[in-house]
Amino acid sequence: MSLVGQTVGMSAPSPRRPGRPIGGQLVIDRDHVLDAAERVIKRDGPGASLESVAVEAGVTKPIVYDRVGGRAELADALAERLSDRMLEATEDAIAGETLNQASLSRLVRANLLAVAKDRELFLYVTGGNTEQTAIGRLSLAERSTTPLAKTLAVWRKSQGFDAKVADSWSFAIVGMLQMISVWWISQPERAVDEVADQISDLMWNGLQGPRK
Amino acid sequence: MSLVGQTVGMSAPSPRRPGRPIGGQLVIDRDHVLDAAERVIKRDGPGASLESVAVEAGVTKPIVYDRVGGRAELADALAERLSDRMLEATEDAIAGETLNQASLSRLVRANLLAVAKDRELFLYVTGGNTEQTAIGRLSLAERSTTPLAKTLAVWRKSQGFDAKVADSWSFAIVGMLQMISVWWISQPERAVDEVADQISDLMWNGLQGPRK
DNA sequence: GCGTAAAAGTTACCAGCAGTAAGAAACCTG
DNA sequence: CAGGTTTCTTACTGCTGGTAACTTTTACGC
Repeated sequence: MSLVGQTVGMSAPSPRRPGRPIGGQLVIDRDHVLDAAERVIKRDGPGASLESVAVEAGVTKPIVYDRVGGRAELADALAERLSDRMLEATEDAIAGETLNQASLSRLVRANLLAVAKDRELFLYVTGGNTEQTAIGRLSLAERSTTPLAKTLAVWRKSQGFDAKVADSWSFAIVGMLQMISVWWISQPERAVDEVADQISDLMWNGLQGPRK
Repeated sequence: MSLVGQTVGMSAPSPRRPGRPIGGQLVIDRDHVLDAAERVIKRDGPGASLESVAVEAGVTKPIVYDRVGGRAELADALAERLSDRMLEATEDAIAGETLNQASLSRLVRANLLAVAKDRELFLYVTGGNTEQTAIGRLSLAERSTTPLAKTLAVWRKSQGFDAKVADSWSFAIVGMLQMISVWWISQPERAVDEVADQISDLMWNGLQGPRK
């Protein structure tokens, strides 16, 4: 007549019984799971397992599969989140203003700081997951390059330059920023402003095309 | 009195019995295993397992561990191979000549072609293996940036420019090349010469620093 | 109201993989 | 020639991604 395992009012993390829950549906939606995934990645680093994500979300694996999908889809969703966040941060940095070296430097700086803020997530997302590799990394990059290419094309035209380079240059710039980010976060002694200035130098002078 | 399992003269891939082989030692050294790993990656794409590498090499897993180590060490060793190969290819492209836009374009072109040649291996190496991520990718990049930074510093000094930027710019350039590579190999319709010209444009004008 | 189908969970399982311990055969040394 | 050392293979553990099977609640038809 013991009540062990009954877990009536217990505060255990997942005291749920099998079967459809009382009330129709759990209050755990896609964003809930993604939030949990971010916390786990921040805690355990990249290589966090789906199982720990499920536990952190207070749920079991099949729910994770139902809400967001498998490992690849999870990476995709997190990539989307991160790139949106970074896009917002960098947009704020050059809001309204015309394109010049100072605004470029602020953009690079904002990028670096945004990466530092979501360090582990950035590494998880850009690190690839040993499958889908090329596609995944590209689709992540594309989310950044697409608006960048548009801006770049407009600006180049407004300056009387050839705008055909917008596509390839956008990928080049995103690659540059990604590599600089992973390099910078691994050596915290380097001042962010110095790096931002140096990189914006390289970019600004490159963007203006042939001096002749 | 059956001889099944005896495998005297059979051509089965691994008809070896347990125990020390007759003759003292197997003729399978580190390079043998790494060659096999490259073949498997080329065939199965990134995400190839250690087990398949062992099978391809005609041995068992513990031999792989003895010759090259675990997954991380394998990735390291392959990264070393690939970056050496690419360094050689790009060095040939600008051999002896002074640094100018044409030689830069050839360098980018050689880089792209080298990546295309070892497509799967490149993706395996740069894709990270969900652990060691940051360190691994950085050490791979460093193998390219170190000589690049040196060249860059010398050249900038010779032109009367500030050489302090050499470190950060080297990583930026390597990142640019990596991203452009993965982008380019995913859309084979784009002509390699066009991309090389565009990227070398961006680089060359950037490298020369402020025009004022 | 009641029985049955659908919905929405959990448990239990499978397959594959990294990494390692234990066992087996050949060589070596006194 | 006997015991120890070397050098393999086999067999195992632990973990993870993914899925099938089972369980409970709700919804609906009559």
